[in-house]
Amino acid sequence: ASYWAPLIQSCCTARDLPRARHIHAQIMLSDLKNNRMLANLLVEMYGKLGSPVRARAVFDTLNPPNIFSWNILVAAYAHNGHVEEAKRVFDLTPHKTVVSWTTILQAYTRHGNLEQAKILFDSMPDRNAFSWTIMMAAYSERGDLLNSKILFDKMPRRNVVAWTAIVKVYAENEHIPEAKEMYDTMPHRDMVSYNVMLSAYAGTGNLAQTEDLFEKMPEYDIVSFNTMLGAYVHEERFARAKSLFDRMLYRNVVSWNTLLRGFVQAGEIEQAACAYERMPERTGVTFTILIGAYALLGYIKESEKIFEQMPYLDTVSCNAMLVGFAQNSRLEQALTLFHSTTMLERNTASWNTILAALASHGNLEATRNHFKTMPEKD
RNA sequence: CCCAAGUCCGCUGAA
Repeated sequence: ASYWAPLIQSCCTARDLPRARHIHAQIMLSDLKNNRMLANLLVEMYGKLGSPVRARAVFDTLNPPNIFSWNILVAAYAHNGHVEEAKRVFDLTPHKTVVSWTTILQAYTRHGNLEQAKILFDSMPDRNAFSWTIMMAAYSERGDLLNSKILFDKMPRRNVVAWTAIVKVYAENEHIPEAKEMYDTMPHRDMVSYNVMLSAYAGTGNLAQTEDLFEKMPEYDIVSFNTMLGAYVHEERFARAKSLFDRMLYRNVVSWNTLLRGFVQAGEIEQAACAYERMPERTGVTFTILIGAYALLGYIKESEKIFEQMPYLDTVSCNAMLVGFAQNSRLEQALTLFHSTTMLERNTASWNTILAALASHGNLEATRNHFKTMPEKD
């Protein structure tokens, strides 16, 4: 089991579904095929890799599933946006723990509505630090600083995560002085807290202040450097960004994406293309940046080429492609992509993009029809 | 021994 576990985890980080299935098959051939812990890991793995059906199939082989199995299955459905199904499984879960409750709470805050989450939160038999922090973050995301702070004040035993969350809450609602005050007040800080405060400053555009904090930080990790790199890019200090990137001892795909973004913003499209080729790893973000960059310059063919190179499609990249088509007067292609099965999901941004494209094309009737069919409007 | 919370990069729209 200790041999297989890390292999399963690595599939999750690499987003490698084929290898995941291969490992799964290998386990089934071994004498560990009835090992429940490994099965739980497989359920988790399939959930994270976007395959709740396979997650469910593994779950169904368990006799009996334990509480971990149930919780993992709920998370698997929630992670893929199947909140209803997650709730169904949650309701069937015997001997629910506080983890079961926080998992479904998270499902609601992420995909459902906050009202339902609040009802759930209030009716939970137990609440721990996780539950409180999830609710705080949910309010903050909606811009409800007040309720977020009320929860923080009511929270019984605030840990470093809760303190960091409240710093972030103030920061994302543009209350930087209050964020700093909380940061200074918190009884104990860790790597994440430093990075949150750094990111708060980076978002203000005050480079001097950001650099000052960066220099005073007791320790650094790759996120700290990426944040600083992003601050330079954001402020269009491309030379500094490039020089920091070159000096970084460790880089990950976020560092590369940030650099790529820097080249694009600087108008250095060939440098961007060069970085794209040299990157050791790419994510959906990578493709989205380049698709948008080429489209904006009118190189829609290049955008399409990049789009076709994507190993798996995500909604945001598809949206970028939609925008690209729209920008380049290719309404037909935008509509084709939008309605095609290659686009697995459509979010509000997808619908809005098409709506705007139709409207600017002057097609009032089609715009109206599209508007009427939109599942949700903002 | 396996499950849930806070940090860095991407899409539409508002400013």
